[in-house]
Amino acid sequence: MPDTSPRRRKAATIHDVAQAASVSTATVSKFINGGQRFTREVEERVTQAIRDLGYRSNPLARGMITGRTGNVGLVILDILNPHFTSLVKGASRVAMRAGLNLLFADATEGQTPVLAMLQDLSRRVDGLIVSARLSEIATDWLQHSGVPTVYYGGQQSLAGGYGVGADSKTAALMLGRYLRDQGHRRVHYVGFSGARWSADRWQGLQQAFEGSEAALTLHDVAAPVAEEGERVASSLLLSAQPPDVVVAYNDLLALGLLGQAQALGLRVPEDVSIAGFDNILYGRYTSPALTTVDMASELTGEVAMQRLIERIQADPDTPLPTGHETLASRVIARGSTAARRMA
Amino acid sequence: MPDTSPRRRKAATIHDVAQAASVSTATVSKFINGGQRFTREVEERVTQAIRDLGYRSNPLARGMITGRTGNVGLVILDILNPHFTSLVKGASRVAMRAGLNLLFADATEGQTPVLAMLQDLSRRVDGLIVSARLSEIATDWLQHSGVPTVYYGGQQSLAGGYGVGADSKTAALMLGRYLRDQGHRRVHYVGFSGARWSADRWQGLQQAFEGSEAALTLHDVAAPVAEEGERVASSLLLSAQPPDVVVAYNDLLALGLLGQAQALGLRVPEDVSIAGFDNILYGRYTSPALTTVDMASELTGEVAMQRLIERIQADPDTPLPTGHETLASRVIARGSTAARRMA
DNA sequence: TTGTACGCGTTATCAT
DNA sequence: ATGATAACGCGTACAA
Repeated sequence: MPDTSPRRRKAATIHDVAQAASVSTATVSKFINGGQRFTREVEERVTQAIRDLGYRSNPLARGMITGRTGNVGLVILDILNPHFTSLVKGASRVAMRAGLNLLFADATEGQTPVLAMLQDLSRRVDGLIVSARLSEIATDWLQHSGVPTVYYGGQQSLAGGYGVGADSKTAALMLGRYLRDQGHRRVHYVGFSGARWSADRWQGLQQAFEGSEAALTLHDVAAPVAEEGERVASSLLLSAQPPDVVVAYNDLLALGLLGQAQALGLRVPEDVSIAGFDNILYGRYTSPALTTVDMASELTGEVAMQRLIERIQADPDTPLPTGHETLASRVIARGSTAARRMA
Repeated sequence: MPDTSPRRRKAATIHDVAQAASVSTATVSKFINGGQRFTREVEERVTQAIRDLGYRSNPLARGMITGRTGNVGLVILDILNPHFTSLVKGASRVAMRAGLNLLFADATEGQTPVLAMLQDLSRRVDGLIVSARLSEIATDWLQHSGVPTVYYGGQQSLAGGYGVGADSKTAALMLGRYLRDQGHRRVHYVGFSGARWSADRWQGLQQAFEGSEAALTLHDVAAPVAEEGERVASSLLLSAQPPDVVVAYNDLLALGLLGQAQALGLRVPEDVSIAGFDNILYGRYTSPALTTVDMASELTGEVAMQRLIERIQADPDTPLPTGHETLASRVIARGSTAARRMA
């Protein structure tokens, strides 16, 4: 079947419109950008010409002179993780409402060094939303470049930067208290040291059990994904001193742990309780459903984008706010955790 | 804490480089674009100047003259659906490898009419990957505009377009045969008429059960999401003639059905079998795990992006291939479906 | 091998 | 109220 589709037609330019309406390009430009009003006569002719020619201004040409691309960049660590997916959703919604396009980059593929990716991206966008988990050379360059940037995740504010996200230590503290009240005493935490705030969650847990007789044990995995949860499950669950609750760095790990625990013949939560962080949608559909902590994934994306837009539109002479905006998290208690007899 | 970060510095231009290296801008341009070779002397000076000034060419200015933006657009219906998330992952990987940036748009937010979104997007990209599920006015405009486009999903080739994806009817036929062999006789299909190929899946199911005594029933939901699965579960499962297997249009619906079935006190698969389409990751972590059909989500994204790149780079004088590229699907049999006694 | 000069489509400045 | 024209930063004929 031969191709009959038209080649990309060279779009009408502002010049074409001006000519068709018998006015100057300046007039058309001003009319479009809404600065001024004109004679009824002129307005009608221009409107007509624009409609006839299907004119839309060239974003590149416009960007060259205005210095605005109309794009914002969003760098995600792993789009397959529902936590980040939700973040994208929130950010996307706000961007769209503001008439901004979303330039999406998945940093999972270590192909390109992140720094090079950021440098490339930064020329194509008005601002950037990136993970607070980026390498220091990357964040340093971002600061130095002066590109409007908002960080999501980790709550320690980078010098001169602005961050948005739920607080990991608080979240872990709340989860820890809940588990402590349930009578858990042998607590294992499966951390992911690749994320700085895994340590915060570990601290929060420890703090929650302070003064109790609980024994806390720390593990570490290579990646915050379900497969890793499955991989470490047996060594963790079948040890001499098995945990009565396993807290995972995130829900994906918890999902893997839960599945493998059951595959190993353990009953959840009777034999072992399991909990995670992020409140991903799919934690509701396991049985038992997964206890987790909602980390405001989607809201993080929304707020980050709002703040970025504010920074982009900010008066160049007034200083930009610095620091971290902490969003509320909350424990979602479900069936994967249950009370223990007090020993 | 006051802001100490630098304002966005005006990046070095090719002019600055030329001046610093005591050559002309043309020399720098040719050097960068690799067309020619120069005197050792000149090459060194230029390289040095580029390094010193941290020069990177302005994509907008370059785009104006080359007609290439270096961006590709990807329009997704609902990024929260893991099927589409995987597609994005695949497309993103290929784009990144090709040095292209991904302009992502979530069409869920019906805020902007899709057509306007496409028109806007099309000026910012070299090509577009969109759902075959778009409205006709949208696809018509795309054809007419001549923007290189690849469709994902539905297998009916749009006139003059190019599509990529697994075949729904074949997939449903395979699943249907598997279920028929298991002895299922009261088959309910929970469709989503919003997607054209939901009908294909229904047809495939029907074909699989042709000549059997099975009774097939068709349902419809308003959206292909888990909540809808939960919503319709009771009326479907507690009817006078309850199904012995429920096939859902996709895994999200199946997940909702599965969860609600169990909440209603039904045992899966003993009382009712449940299956879906897409093979989303989280179907593995329910119990029982979800039977599904792998629809090559990630591969769809990869191939679609490859084909788009080919179309973008194609010689303007040779006709572009038209039609549909069908990817292999396969049944993933898991615990949510089990054999029935032959009646 | 290297440089000059024009044009890409737009907005902004300055006249009129 | 409207128009002429200079940027914006780059690639590329064409000239040298």
